[in-house]
Amino acid sequence: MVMFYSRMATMPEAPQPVGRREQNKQQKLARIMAAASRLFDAHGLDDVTTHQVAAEAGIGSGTLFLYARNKGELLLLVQTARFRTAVEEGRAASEGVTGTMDGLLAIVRPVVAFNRERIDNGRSYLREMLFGDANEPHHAEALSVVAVMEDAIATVLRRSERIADPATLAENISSVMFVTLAAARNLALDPPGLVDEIRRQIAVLIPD
Amino acid sequence: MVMFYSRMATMPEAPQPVGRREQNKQQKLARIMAAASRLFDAHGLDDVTTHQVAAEAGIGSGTLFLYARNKGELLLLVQTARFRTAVEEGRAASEGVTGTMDGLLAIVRPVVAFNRERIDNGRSYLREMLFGDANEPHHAEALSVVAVMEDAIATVLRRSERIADPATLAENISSVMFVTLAAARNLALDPPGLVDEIRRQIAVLIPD
DNA sequence: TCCAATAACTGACCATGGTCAGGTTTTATT
DNA sequence: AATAAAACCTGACCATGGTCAGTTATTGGA
Repeated sequence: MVMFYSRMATMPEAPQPVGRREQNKQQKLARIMAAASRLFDAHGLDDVTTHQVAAEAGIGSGTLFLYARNKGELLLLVQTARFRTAVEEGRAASEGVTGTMDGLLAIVRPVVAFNRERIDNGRSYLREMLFGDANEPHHAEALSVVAVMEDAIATVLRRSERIADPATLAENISSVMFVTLAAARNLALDPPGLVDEIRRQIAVLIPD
Repeated sequence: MVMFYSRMATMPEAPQPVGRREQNKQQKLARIMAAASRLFDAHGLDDVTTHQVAAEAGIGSGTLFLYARNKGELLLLVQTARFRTAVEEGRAASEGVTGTMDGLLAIVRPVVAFNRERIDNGRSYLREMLFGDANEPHHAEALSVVAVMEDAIATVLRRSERIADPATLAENISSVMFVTLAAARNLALDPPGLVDEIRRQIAVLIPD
């Protein structure tokens, strides 16, 4: 009873055609993201079990895998929002700066900072982007942010009329960033050191 | 008994200061490599268990991990010999060819061919090189082959006096190769297609 | 309001990579 | 040859990521 009224009453809270089912799913997803974020940040991907994440999110251990097909996808789910923020921050900063290299570094800096918030999680994130399953949704979303980053880089490159193919060169610079951040040889570098290393690599690619 | 004679008798077979212990270890290593090679080639890394490899090598399952600290190291152990052969083949071919791009592609082609013998194992190999433990011996050896490859690339680049920093540009090209071979977006490309893709990327880096 | 049909959830269970306490073989010394 | 020390090997065992048959919740229709 009062079914009708209660439906009417809940409607305003959810303007879209959102039933109980959809609501529950969204809440669960939110709890999963919060739990995974907190635990990964606190202890690192490798020291957190999927069962722990499920427990902290208040769901069954199997349910977790309905929201992320595997542990790597879970990391992508959690980190891509921050990656997007970093890219957006870089893109904005690059607009307020003249000079090709300075524009590029404005983009590089926040991305490096994001990736090194926790070096282990950052490298795992790169690993999942490069080697994860491209058919999974969170992987696809991460790649779409990479595309945005490459667009921002290309936009900076287009300011110089001496660069023949900005889009391809942007892919190139993106590759250099990936490998530099992933490479074991750079494990000991701090963010400024990494930015310097990336600068050194791309200095050879752009006219001065 | 006859201990003394049997020692004398086995000495000629092993000219170096090689005791029983060292001999046993070398034989075991050889059996492990043969077993892992065969199984990985036949079924792919993911469909072969470490226990299967140990069984086929005729050793206990724990013994395997005295020769390779984990499954990734085992793959590196097995594949790096082939990688080295590919790089050497490319280096040699690049010497018999004029033109910067042609010289580079002479190196790229056998490396791509090696990496795509089995696409799953090839990508796993790249993954281990980028994200494996740099303190492990097989990982270090793989990286040393990368260094040889970059040297060969730099040697080709040095033929053109218009290239300012061949060594750095070689690192660059190496990064592009890594990412192009790893990227999910290129999964469907066959070796010639991959070489074309790499050519497209590096065309932007070298003077024509 | 009731009833299928469907979607979502659950946790016992499994396969596998990796560990380690205990056992065996080799070496060095006498 | 005997012994102790060192190196090496072994497989039972463990932790964990991931699966799936069975259960519960939601929805739409009558």
